[in-house]
Amino acid sequence: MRLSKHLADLASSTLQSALGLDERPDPLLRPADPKHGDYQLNAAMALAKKLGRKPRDIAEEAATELAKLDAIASADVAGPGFINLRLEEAWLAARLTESLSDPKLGVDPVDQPETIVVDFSSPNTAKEMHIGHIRSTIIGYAIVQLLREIGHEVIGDNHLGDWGTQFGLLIVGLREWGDEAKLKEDGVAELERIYKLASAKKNEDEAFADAARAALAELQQGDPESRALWERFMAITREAFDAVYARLGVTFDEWLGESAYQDRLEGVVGLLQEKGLAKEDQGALGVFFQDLGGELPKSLRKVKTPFIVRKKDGAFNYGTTDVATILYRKERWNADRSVYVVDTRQGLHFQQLFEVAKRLGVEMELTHVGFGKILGPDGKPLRTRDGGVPKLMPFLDEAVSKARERIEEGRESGRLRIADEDVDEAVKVIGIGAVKYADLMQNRTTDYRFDPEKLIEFKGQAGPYMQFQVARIRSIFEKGGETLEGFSAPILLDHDREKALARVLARYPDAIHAAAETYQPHLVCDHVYEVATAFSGFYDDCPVLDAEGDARASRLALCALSEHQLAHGLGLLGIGVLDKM
RNA sequence: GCACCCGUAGCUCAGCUGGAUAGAGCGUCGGACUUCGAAUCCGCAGGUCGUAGGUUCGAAUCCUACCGGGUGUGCCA
Repeated sequence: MRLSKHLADLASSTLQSALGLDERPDPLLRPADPKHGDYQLNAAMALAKKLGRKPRDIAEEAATELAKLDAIASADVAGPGFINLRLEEAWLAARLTESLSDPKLGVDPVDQPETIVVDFSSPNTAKEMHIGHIRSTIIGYAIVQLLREIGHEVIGDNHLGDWGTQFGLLIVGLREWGDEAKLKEDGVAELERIYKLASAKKNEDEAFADAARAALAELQQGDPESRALWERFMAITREAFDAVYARLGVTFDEWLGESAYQDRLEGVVGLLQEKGLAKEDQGALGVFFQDLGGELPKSLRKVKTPFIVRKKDGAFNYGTTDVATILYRKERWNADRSVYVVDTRQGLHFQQLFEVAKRLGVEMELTHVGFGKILGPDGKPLRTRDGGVPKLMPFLDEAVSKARERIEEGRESGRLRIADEDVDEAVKVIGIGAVKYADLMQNRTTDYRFDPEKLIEFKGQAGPYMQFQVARIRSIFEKGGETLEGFSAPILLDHDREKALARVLARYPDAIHAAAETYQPHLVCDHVYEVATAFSGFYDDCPVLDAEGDARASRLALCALSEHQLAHGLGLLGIGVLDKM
């Protein structure tokens, strides 16, 4: 049960009947400062003007009725007309006890499930994945799982950049510099080497550039030899990608790269022309928004940049593919939504794309979920010593090896209880988990500062803190000879720490829904952190195994629910947990 | 030039569908291990919410202008 939704519904109908209104008012339910209560209702101030009455009088009348509800222990009026609600603890405890035996932990499905395509990760092929791809991959995967968790039909799609100009360059480059031995040994590195050489030569050698364009044209026309080369490039990169995804524990439902839409591009361009959306200019065909008339978002009214769908050399570019992709998603899945987890720097492109889709009459909610760059501790974009963008795999290797150092230190000093045979797994779960948590906990669509040293400090709001609480809980159950899985007992709230923990636990369904609906995984990070903190406080002051009878069972139940929310919540973020650490 | 994003504690950041005395982590300082795991817990200190106006019973949150930073801006993705 979503507590906030449930209470808002209750409050709304109570307000309606208490005040004799025609419609159900928005109760303006907000979480309150604990000093005042659990929730506050601010509707009285808003309704005062409409009803021509004093806000305090309205509040008094409503409060009297609200206090009669089972869920409400007290409803008091304060200040100009705030209604402070305090939850009935027995009621709250009963709801938590229910959620303990619910496999979904109280996360109810949305009323209207949708089919949603989440477009994420999407690296360019024939290149190694670099640091810039980690955010889309991690954030995107979390969003897929969150949307699925609240009941939507979700298709996670890796929209690979597997088509385009770079393949013409690679084909001619391969003829000139290709080294078969290196290609077999470390294919992606060799492809990158060739690409860099070719890319540089293109700018100085017109004949070479022409040859690359010709090679691309041949590939696009289905020339078997070019096609075979392209397939080889794909196989080589796919292997490297799979290694990264395995490491991150990320999977996809579809791998529909740009190449999958090639035979539809001609048609897309034709459609755009037919609808009068695209026109020719300087040899290229594009959508010029200012010329279209009708309402436009502000950012497209003044920015003159057209949305190019066919270049002057006749080739299509990524915008064309993106339009084709939207049409395909409608056609194949009748998708209600497409979500693009892509760098904020592509914001203009998506605004244009969405406007084109709208003008084509596509009924689909299109959202660009942007995110910023990863900066180093100095506030500048992360760079390698030679100024390049760091590769993803070595970056993960480094994080994991730092985690290993810390874990070995911890084991030597006796703070950590990881058996020899479990060290490798623990290092992976903790190291990768720390990287993911650090990334996901940020909300901002702007850049975020990443300090590898701090990452692995393992204190405060960081992945390992959450994992540690899970290990503590599991160890209580082990020591007490109890089974965590399926454990159930009535929850009783007596100690202040128990009450505080219970209030946090009650918010889990709200947190999951809010995170999914607003594409903000950091809300799950926040919740999981609050559970961990509240649990840790409870753990310090409330003995579990030494308690007796119902109190012991209740405390075990609080432990179990905390563990479930931590493990499950982290799982939605793609972060694992351990039995011992 | 135009468009988008950002400016909150020493540092990194939450909070922004408007609600009461603006919160965390790190860092500083001080407490707590004979008791279920101290990678933990408890406490102190720390703020002109970039600036100036406006709307409102009420503004970090909405609007306007300005200052400062970032990003994008015709055939890369």
